[in-house]
Amino acid sequence: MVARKSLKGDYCPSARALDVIGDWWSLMIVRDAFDGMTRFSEFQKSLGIARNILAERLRTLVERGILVAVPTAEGRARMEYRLTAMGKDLFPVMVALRQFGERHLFAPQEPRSRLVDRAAGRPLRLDITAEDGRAIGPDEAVIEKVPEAG
Amino acid sequence: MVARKSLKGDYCPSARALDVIGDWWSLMIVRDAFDGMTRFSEFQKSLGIARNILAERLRTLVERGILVAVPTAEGRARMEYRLTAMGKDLFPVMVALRQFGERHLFAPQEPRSRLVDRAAGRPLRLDITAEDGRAIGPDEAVIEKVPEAG
DNA sequence: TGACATTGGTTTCATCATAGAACCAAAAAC
DNA sequence: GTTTTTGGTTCTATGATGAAACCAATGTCA
Repeated sequence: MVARKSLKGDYCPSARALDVIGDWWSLMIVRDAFDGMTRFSEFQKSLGIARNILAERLRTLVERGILVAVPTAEGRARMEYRLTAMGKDLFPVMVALRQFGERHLFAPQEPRSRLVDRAAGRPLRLDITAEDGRAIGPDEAVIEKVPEAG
Repeated sequence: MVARKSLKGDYCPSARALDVIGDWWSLMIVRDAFDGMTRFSEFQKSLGIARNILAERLRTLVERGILVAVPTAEGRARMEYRLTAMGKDLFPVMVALRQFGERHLFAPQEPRSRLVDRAAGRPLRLDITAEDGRAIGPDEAVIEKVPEAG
């Protein structure tokens, strides 16, 4: 078997998430969708992705419930691709990636974009906390096997 | 040019982040590293990845500053791969992916693992907030071009 | 000391996925 | 009614991947 390995059977939630949106283009498409893009040509122009690959990615993102394809009013052949509720739940993933990128992948003086609170125009915070509100870093976190609910 | 497109030049921080850790295996390796794995054979066994690909991925993760390769005490040829500070900053990305996976990619009765607070043994929370503490969803967030400093 | 297994890879090769370009149909613009 | 734009599909060459074989350096055991 030479096919790309699937992580679908894996019991790690991150692995399954990556199986759904973990290829080179899917998350970029989702990013653009968060940014308001809906049309094939918008994605294509924004990403510079090959059109056959874009078509394929849009198809699988729809299949997997991240996007919906709605026929536009204009002609029934045209489609608009919009984030589903499930797709919008990828927001924290996008924010986490952005924060990492902003922190480590830009030179100090380099122009950049950032995600801000629409109301205040101020950068967002992303916090991982325990139930009591303490901030939790990698060393305070443990992966725990949840026993099967009977 | 047929080479896989690089997003390095892109001014979106998420794009750059994906350029560094956005392929099928890198984030899984990082996940295992968060889980305490350090050895080639541990990663290989855990992921079922082809060894040449694992070797290549470890090399580039080291190159990019996500992992460090430290020779083990035993023999100088053996390496231990550990997360750098930069690598540890991927923690929120991992948590966000896990949360998405837990929420959408498991059947209700299915056995699973989850990330908990080591002290309390309780699931973690991931919050995106404005500076004043309000929770921010995708619709309250805007991408803003930061004008060049200087 | 010698035989065998284990670790940590590298090399080779067949196949799959991707990029790029050409092509095409339907609608829209003129 | 001709041209342009949109939204793709098809085709082909090349890069990336998975599997397996190979190898060197240690470690294990008798």
